[in-house]
Amino acid sequence: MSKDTKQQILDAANHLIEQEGVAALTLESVAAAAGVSKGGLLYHFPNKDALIEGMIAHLIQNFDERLGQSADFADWLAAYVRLTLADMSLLSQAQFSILAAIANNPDLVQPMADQTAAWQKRIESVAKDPVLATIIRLATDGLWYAEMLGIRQVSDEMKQAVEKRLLEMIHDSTQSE
Amino acid sequence: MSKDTKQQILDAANHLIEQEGVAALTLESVAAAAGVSKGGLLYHFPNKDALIEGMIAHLIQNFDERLGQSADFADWLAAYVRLTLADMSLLSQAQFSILAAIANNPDLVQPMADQTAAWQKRIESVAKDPVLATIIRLATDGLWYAEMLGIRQVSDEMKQAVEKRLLEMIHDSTQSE
DNA sequence: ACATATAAACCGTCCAGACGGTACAGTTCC
DNA sequence: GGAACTGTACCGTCTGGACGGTTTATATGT
Repeated sequence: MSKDTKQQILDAANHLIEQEGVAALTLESVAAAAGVSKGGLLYHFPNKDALIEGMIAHLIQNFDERLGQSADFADWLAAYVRLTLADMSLLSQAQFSILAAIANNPDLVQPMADQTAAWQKRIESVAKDPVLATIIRLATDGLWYAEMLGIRQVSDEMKQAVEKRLLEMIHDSTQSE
Repeated sequence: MSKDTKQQILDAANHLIEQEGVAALTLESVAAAAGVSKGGLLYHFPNKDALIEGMIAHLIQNFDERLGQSADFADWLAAYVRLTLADMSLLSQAQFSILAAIANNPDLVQPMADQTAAWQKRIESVAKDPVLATIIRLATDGLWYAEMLGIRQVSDEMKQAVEKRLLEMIHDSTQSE
């Protein structure tokens, strides 16, 4: 029961932000959306920061899990691109946790910053062309961030074309020149 | 005085967010930071949304002004890359207005979304290789967004290498193939 | 089999503080 | 004389969090 409830709360919180903005993320509204009392919510997350911390931890864990640990760098980077762009449109919209963190306590983005730094470190130490690989990652993230911030800028067709091209670039950059 | 005061208020608001996070952006604290009374602040911006609207308008105007209107697409895109990456590290940190918008009223990012869409439209209608040009813009934005969100991920050296490479990519992509 | 004990899971209410915004009478500067 | 403020006092609302109480599952002793 506990595990489910916690998950339910995290999901509810994300949906709330997606639909009504981060300003709507109050303990009471989250509790209501999750079908739990405020007291019950605070039982699982002793305060608001803890809730947001949980949201971000869940986001990172979920993504990293699905990303896997392909030994082959090209495979890994390709998975990164695909997953990020897929997350955007359909799957578990846990991305909004970042917004909650920013709005409430900037320190809470640290885990995300650490994770990003770790990915970047891998890129810089393994890629044949670290600069290009970084650019590929940044472009992917750029699209993801914009979407998260509500800045829809690119048509779906262009999005797909960008994804396709990024994957080609990965392929090219790992061929011998 | 009016023009100066307004500018002072906008600057103060941005500095506040940068240093203490968007949660610290209250009318009273902005007024105090700008050396103005709360009444004085509300004289210029009748409510908080208007203040944030002003911040974003200023950000866009400032950037677009400095971007110029180079007829040559390659020059224009290069200027975009340089300006965005320069803005990040030193100049008028007006970027934080986006955070304020997100935290208070998502509708307020609309002007920024419109502006971005306009840039994207230019890219898609003018560039010889629209997909690559879009990728270049997205990578630039990706770095900018991350920095804004407090996700510092790339060393200064890598940042410079990325900028250099992006400019080369622009050059290559506008050469005949 | 059954009472007892105990901790986890959860409910509902209350409150102090903060915030956005109003009102308005005065003041300074062009 | 009006635009550009200052300063103070105030209101209504919302929110995070504290707290005391209640149900439910689980374990234990007999």
